[in-house]
Amino acid sequence: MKLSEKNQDFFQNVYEVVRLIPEGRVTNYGSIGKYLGASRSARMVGWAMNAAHSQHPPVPAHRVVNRTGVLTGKHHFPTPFAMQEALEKEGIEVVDDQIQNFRQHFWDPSVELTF
DNA sequence: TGGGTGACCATAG
DNA sequence: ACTATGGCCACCC
Repeated sequence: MKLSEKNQDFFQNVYEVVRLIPEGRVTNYGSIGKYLGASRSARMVGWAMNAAHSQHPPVPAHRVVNRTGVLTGKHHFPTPFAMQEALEKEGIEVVDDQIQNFRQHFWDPSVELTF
């Protein structure tokens, strides 16, 4: 009934894409935004992720980092190292909030989800 | 009503 | 190679 409904749809879309990220893989905000539509800037994705913790079912937000492979969103997790621990648990090496071999683990929805 | 901010990215100097 | 700036659009005060 409102514009916010469309926005909510966009938010849900973001969460859905994030849930599609395979274990041991990561992606960045820009790629998600690009996959959903170039008109959506990466900031919107980040803003959507801001509420990811209260979504049902939960969103694997730890698999989303910025384009340089830095865990920019770790401060938004319940505990400071929750994000890093979750990534390491999936076999991703993280040193000083930086994902090692980022390119190797990178997962681009607009490429992997080609249709 | 308007302006500042944000889990960002791309381009230019 | 690094730094600075603009752009993107929704949200909050």
